[in-house]
Amino acid sequence: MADGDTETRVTIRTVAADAGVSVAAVSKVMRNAYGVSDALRLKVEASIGKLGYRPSVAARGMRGRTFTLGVLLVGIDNPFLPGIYQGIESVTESAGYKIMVGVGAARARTEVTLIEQMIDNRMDGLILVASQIAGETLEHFARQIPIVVVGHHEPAAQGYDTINNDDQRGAQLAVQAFLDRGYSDIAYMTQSDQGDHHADVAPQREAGYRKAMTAAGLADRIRVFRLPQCGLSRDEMLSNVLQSPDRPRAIFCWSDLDAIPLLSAAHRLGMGIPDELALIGYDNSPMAELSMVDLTSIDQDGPRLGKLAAEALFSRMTGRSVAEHILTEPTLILRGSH
Amino acid sequence: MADGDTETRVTIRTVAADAGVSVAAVSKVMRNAYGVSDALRLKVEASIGKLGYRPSVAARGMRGRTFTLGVLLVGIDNPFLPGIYQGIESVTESAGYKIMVGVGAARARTEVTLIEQMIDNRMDGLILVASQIAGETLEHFARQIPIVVVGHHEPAAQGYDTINNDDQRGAQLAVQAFLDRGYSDIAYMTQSDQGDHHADVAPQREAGYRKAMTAAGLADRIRVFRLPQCGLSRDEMLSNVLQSPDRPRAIFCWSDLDAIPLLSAAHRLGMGIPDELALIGYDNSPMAELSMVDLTSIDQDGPRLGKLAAEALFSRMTGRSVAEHILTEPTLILRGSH
DNA sequence: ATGAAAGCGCTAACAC
DNA sequence: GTGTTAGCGCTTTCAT
Repeated sequence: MADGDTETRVTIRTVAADAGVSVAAVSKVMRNAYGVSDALRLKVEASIGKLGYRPSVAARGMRGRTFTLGVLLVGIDNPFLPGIYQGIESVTESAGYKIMVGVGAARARTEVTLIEQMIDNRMDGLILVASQIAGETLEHFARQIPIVVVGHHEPAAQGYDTINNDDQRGAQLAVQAFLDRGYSDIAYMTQSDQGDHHADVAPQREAGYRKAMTAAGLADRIRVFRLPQCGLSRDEMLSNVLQSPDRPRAIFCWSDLDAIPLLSAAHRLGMGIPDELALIGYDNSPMAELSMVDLTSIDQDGPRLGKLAAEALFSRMTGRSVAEHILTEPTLILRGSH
Repeated sequence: MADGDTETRVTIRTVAADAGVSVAAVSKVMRNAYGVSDALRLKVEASIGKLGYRPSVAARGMRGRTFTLGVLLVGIDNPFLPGIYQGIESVTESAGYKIMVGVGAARARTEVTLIEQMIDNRMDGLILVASQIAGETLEHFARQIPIVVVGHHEPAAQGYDTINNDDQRGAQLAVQAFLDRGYSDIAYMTQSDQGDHHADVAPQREAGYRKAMTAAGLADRIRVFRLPQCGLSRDEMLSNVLQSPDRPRAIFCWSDLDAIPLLSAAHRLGMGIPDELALIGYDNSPMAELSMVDLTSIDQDGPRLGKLAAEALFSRMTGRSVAEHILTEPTLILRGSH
């Protein structure tokens, strides 16, 4: 590699020499360990400041903590993620932990590789957001590193914690909102179930939709549309659904991610919202708020989920070994689309 | 920490013992180093497969390469990032390199910490996307680790490479598109210049706007609106701009990130687009394509930028020491907003 | 071609 | 309270 590495790196030994103390003393100061006099601490801190010393995470990882947490995200283009990330960061930052994120691209294989990478980097704990990985695989990894999972329902998991908003409840809120407006012809639109775990949020929302419809005596009106994964034919499929003669009057969409393109398709076809088509989404993403979108949506309070996840991870890292499974309450955000 | 760590970790020594060879032999096989017989290689590979051995990145980092690259992103909610990331990944993945992402949250302090973290993790190289960090600070870090910067103009930088779309050219395209439609009352809307480097993309686009206006003999019609950083008063400011009696008829917006909320404000005020207000954005984000947004925008081909950045990083990592500064050509994507 | 051994920069016993 | 030292899991000379 090319590097004009003139300035040889400052190590714990450089600091020790400069401060005229032992490396152990420096290490103790760095970790706020017990048994250092104020005088020594001051000397060491002065040298650290002067030399701009930073401990090597790699070296640290070989014996103790790295003070680094890994966060695995499904992707980078999901409006549901920023809130969660911010929630996580809000608690990890004040605890002096750094975060490195892995971008999973919604492929289980990639995600597994990234988790291994994080373990191999000796991170202290992992938060997986909307991971596609199967429960048993997670249990396997959880034996090697503390893990908390967000957006993946596995209420019986032993080795790791799960933090979710109550997706079934959210779906119920959406159906109820439609019922309150007098709709009964309510459909559910979800992603294709390619490799779908029941643990994922979309199937959970579907279950909630089915229950709510049944409870309202509308079991025979239940209709589910599944979008193909590939983006190409999605718009086509959306248009087809909207133009079919028996198209539903109201659609509850598993995510704003698909609700908004659906809205766009309706708009293109000249349909009035909500007069000709009513719509409710999920995630209450920033876009839903725009006046030309104005989409009613279920909010799951991402920052809260993130905060709970980080707290769970810390408590697990410091001793707790019995799994925790938290469900938070979603909220309906009323707008003009239904 | 609590861990049911029954299964003690497989190390290079475990593999060596299992294969009946030395640790050095295993290391050589792992790195495809010169001087291993096929027989030995086969034995070692068998053991590696059987035991599921993965080398510790941390330990590797203490002497050689980690095969890990760091990517620093401004945030996670910017529609401009996914394309770039994907472009980077497309070349790093096939080269057998892993990526860890740092999320900068658009704060220079956080970004510096993350870069240090990546260096401390002994990553092999860094790609900084739309970083806020000052050029001299970058030069400092570039002496410690190969760096390529995307979305930050520093054409005279010595120690690191820069990859950008030609932001001035993009602005010119936008102005020209307005001129072609007969507009002359063209304003530029940008973010507040709090801590703004001239190196950032927004000032570059501003410069391009000014040049294009001047070239068109409209120097006296130049008007620049600066949005405050905090989100709270942004909508207010947008409405104010739109309601002022001498509001511009055409606005070129530094990014879709602000162009779309502006569009939303106009929509709320009942303004017709483009009859009462014409708009052009930058980044050609997925939202711009939605039928109810239908925003004309400048495309900078994120995947291409990402690809170029990764290639530059690799070439720098393998010997090149003279800086490379690449400018790509932006494209105008015509839609209905102007 | 293969292996022994010296570190890389830390942490954590354990001596003093 | 402070220093010495044995590793952590690798890579990399240098013998053999």
